[in-house]
Amino acid sequence: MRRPKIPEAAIKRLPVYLRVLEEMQEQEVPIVSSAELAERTGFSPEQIRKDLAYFGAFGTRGVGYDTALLRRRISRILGLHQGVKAALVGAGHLGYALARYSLSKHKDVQIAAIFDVDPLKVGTRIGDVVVRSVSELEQVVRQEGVKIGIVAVPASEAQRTVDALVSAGVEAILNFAPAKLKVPEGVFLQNIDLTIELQSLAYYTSASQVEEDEVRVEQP
Amino acid sequence: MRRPKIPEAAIKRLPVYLRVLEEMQEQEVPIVSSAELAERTGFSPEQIRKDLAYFGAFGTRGVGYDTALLRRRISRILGLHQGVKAALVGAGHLGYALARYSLSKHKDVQIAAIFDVDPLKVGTRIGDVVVRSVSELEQVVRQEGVKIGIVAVPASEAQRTVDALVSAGVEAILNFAPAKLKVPEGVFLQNIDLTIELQSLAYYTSASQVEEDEVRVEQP
DNA sequence: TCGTGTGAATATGTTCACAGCG
DNA sequence: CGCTGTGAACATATTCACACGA
Repeated sequence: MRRPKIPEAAIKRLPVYLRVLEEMQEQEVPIVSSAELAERTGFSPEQIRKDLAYFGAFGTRGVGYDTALLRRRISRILGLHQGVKAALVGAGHLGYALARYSLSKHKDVQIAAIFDVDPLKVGTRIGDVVVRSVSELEQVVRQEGVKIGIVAVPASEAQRTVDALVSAGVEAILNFAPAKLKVPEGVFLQNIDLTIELQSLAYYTSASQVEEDEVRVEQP
Repeated sequence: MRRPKIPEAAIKRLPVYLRVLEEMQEQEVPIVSSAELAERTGFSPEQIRKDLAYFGAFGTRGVGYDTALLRRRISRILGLHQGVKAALVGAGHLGYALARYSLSKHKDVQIAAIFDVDPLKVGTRIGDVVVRSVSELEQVVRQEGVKIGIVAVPASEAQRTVDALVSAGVEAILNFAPAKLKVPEGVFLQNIDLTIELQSLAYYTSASQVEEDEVRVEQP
């Protein structure tokens, strides 16, 4: 199987499958069909089959997928099978929320280090991770083998933070700062901008009256 | 101009244009070209022109766009010109971060109410908004004319929260709970799932070795 | 002449329909 | 026979290339 290039959208669905498979494994369901996964995830069965087929044929025709096996496969595809280390930069409200959230759940992506510039925050703990000074960032990230960076600093600090993470060897970055960031080839950057999400949502409400005064004239 | 259906992706770019235009207006740049917007946003000039053209022709050929005018137009398209009210449900760490973030910046999407089930949180303030009991949700949302709901509650409470918001008249929802939610036709739902974002990021690191042991055999 | 506005070409992603195999 | 795996059809989104008008 010459591996086709895999849609980014498909990668985003894998963690959803993983979550559902974990749930089903707890419920001791040994075999699962694409129809059942569709039921639980909200995606279509064809799409699920196609997503899985990108990585090989792990189902049994006429039967379905082995729950435990599929879960392990997806975990491995994502690189979660032996834990990936992430570093959080910025221990403000958002950073704090992210850290609490990630530390309590899933150990598969593990927040291994937290950094902040504020001397008052340095030395405090979030969960059982001690907040360090950003001056230690490069050394710690390199030493701990951190692969993922999470940027939760003000926009004005975002680029320098990204640069430091990249130069310390981080390969993928999740950025929450509302800024256009540059990363070198080979580093994956994902932006989540809460302002954009909120503002674009307004478009779908009745507050947005796009040229409603305009007369629509149809002529063939 | 028979209005074409507008790509969701284009709507997501509008707030970015808005941000850049505000910045340029502060810098008193009266006219802006698609090339300059491209420079500042990271999108391509053609894409920017196409996005703007969906809503009409507000540029001047050979010149560019009037900064202030374009800003007002986009603000109006999004429905932000006279402020849209949002309600936040769930004043945990994430909810708190979102509220602080939204309350400090932009008044265009305004957090008009915050709700939580925890009696210890009810009555406290975030910024100058008092946290209310969720039992008041429907009444307050309806009365205040809230159009947008923000769901930052545990997954187990998410569906009931959405149902309450919808029945109170909310038209668009931003959901942070890791759950598959149902909304009726006509209500727009946007999910942001931080676990998914983090886990899918791992795929783009060297931790993910997708069948690297597999031998690639090419035969025509 | 310059930068907008836009159909046409391309690329990316999803759904359909069915062949293939346990 | 049932459900997976997959090419082909379709839908959506981006990029190209150029006509158009201030």
